[in-house]
Amino acid sequence: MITFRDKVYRCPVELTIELIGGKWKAVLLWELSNKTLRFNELIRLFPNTTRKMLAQQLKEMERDGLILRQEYYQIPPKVEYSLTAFGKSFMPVLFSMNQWGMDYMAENIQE
Amino acid sequence: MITFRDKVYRCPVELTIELIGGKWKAVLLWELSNKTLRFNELIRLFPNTTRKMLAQQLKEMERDGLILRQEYYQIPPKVEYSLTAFGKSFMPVLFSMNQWGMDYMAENIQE
DNA sequence: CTGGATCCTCGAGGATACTG
DNA sequence: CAGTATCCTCGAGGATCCAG
Repeated sequence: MITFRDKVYRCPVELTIELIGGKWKAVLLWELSNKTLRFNELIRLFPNTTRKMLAQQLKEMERDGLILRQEYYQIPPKVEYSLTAFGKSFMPVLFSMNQWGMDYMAENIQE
Repeated sequence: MITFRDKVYRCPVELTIELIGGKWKAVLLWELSNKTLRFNELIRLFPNTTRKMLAQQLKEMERDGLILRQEYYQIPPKVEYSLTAFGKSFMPVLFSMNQWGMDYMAENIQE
């Protein structure tokens, strides 16, 4: 049992799930893994989600120190999203999650 | 874009999150990582959840091939849950998620 | 272009009681 | 002991419109 920010966790895994388990967060990290993207580019990458949801999840991930939001004060506005050093530190985990997901599909392709 | 079981995934990570992203799934895997547990033992380990939810998540994980449900036909009933080989193959990922969660806490302990 | 504000849906998750 | 059956809550996620 660990207490962190007034919340009790059974193990650090629970916290990790909370940080990256949101509906689009892991995939957002995936898309940002090797590039910087603007808000509208992300919108186009996720045609099945809404601006609100994307903005919300990006905001949470920024608050949690996973991504960096860089705003250019110009007209028209321009905002770029990229990974922080800590966000990048999640990449190995993400890659192993990716590999495991691929293994799962490979093993269950015939069903 | 990958289609698997009539659902479209952006990347295998999305599938992985679906398989282990449920509220208790990752922690269930964690608890079962090195031991076999009976239903009531799991109930006692999760005082903040209900039989229904635990049974539901266990059922899904059994369906997804992550855990093994072994029923002993006796009175009183006895059911043991353990990890399948495929469930065990997720352990390295889980450990890295655990380590990363610990790192996160360590870096943010002063806030 | 990058969001915020508002209102709404819907299903994950919970409370409680019952059963083989 | 190991669950189901029912009913219900509540908030994540969505639709839509507005704003700097």
